[in-house]
Amino acid sequence: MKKKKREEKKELEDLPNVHGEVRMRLAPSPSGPMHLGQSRMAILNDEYVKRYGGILFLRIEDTNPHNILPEAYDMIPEDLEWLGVKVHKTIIQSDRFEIYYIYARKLLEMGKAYITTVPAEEWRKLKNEGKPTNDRDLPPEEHLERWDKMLNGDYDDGEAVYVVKTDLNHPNPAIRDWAAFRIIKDAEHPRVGNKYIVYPLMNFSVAIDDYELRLTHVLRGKDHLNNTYRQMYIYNYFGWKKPVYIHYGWVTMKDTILKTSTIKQGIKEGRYRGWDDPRLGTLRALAKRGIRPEAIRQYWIDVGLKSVDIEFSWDNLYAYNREIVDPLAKRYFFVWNPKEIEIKGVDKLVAQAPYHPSEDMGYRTYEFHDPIKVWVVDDEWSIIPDGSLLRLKDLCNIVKKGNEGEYAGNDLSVIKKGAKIIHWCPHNGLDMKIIMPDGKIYGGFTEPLVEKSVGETVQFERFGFCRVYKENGKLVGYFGHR
RNA sequence: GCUCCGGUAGUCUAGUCCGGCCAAGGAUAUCGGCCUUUCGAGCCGACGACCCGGGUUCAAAUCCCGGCCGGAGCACCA
Repeated sequence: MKKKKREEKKELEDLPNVHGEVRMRLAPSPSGPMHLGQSRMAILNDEYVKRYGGILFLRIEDTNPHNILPEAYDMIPEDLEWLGVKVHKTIIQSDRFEIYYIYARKLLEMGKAYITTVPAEEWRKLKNEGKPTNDRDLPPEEHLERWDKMLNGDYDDGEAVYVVKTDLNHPNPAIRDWAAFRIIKDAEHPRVGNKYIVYPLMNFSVAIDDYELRLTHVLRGKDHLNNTYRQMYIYNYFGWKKPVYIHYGWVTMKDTILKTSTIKQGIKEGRYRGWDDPRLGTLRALAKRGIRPEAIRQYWIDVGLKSVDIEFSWDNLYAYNREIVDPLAKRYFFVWNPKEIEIKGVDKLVAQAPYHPSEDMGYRTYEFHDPIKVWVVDDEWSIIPDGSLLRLKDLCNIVKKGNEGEYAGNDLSVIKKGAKIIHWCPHNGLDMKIIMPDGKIYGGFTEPLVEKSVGETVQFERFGFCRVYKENGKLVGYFGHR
């Protein structure tokens, strides 16, 4: 009840200029699976398309063959599905080269673009000085001829580049004439092979596709602001109606590993267990740790799309996740750094522990017969003074005597009198290790019944929420958060 | 250097467009209390912010000017 109230309260602001349905897009490049940072644009777009109705396109931007992880073509849709993002239509830019070429030719005919054979470095230098290259203002026929030569493969990598004219005196040097097509002969594209040698650059293909898809609204990071300005030249030259652009702020994620090149390298070198290594900021890693997509969604809704730069807060994300997971997670005991103790003075004990303190999930029951041995956490046990009365939660009270506990009844009122409560694990408990987000590993024992919760997120009492797996026949937990 | 964007508590956010109801609301974190056979959840309380300086005004977080600080872009990456 309470939760609902808050979730309803925090909503995204309305999108400006909505007339009927909206058409929006997600435009990831297939360099790896999706990470937390990218989930923001996916969620926000999805939220708006669901709110107003319309179409959400997934446009895979694979126009740089040097930076493609072939598996990512499948991983991205999987990640989106996990996130609960409803994609209506998927397009892949490498299917659309012919479309880009058509517009490229038109622009040349209009005299709004040129092909320069001036080396990159010199071209850049001239641009910064606001000067044209010696071939910029050649007649369109000449440039069309060069274009055909580019397509025919008459130039080698770097020998010619297709540039969109803007304004060489634009006060912002980032906006002046920008490259739109380059020649790549030295790489094979994972989808189209060697079919093309002239590759569009991001600003060109994006502008064309945004128009072709008749987008109404484009959400993108503030880092794309200058790209938006650049793309506007294309829209203006062709007289196209522009979508509404919204640039949201930069998110810094301290201590979070997101860079695909770093991850790829780490996996290769065996430092990471894979794309879902719990130390990573990929969605796969979060899923592994039992972070729910709804928590991620709520987090980004909470943040909204302001243009302020923000710092990502794991605490806030965990809080949303805890809210979702707490009422669902079964409770178990996990004893790390285990120490064996024997309970004396009783020959039969029955532990009946509820799976959940408030939800009705039933009980787990363990029966013990003399000799009764259990595992406790050594660092907890060792700081308890000899002779103290303490309680083994849901089992019994004992008085500590060295490495043994003298049975002291089952009267709960001792807690009120200040007896410390510790948790334990049956002596026939199962080996388990828990992997923390920083890579640390806790080894110990857990209750045999945890096997029934493989695949679920559970709470190890006084330890935290973990998702449980079975790897090579052994229980492994991935720590989510406290 | 040039161009652009932005600055509300530790973090995120509401309010800023259309100045007063904001001596600034919510979440999270932290601390304390209650409750509880978990150091979880719940309940109660505390802590804590309008970048600075001028100006306009009866009145400014909100409008204007200047400064300071932070960020982004200036790739034949996306």
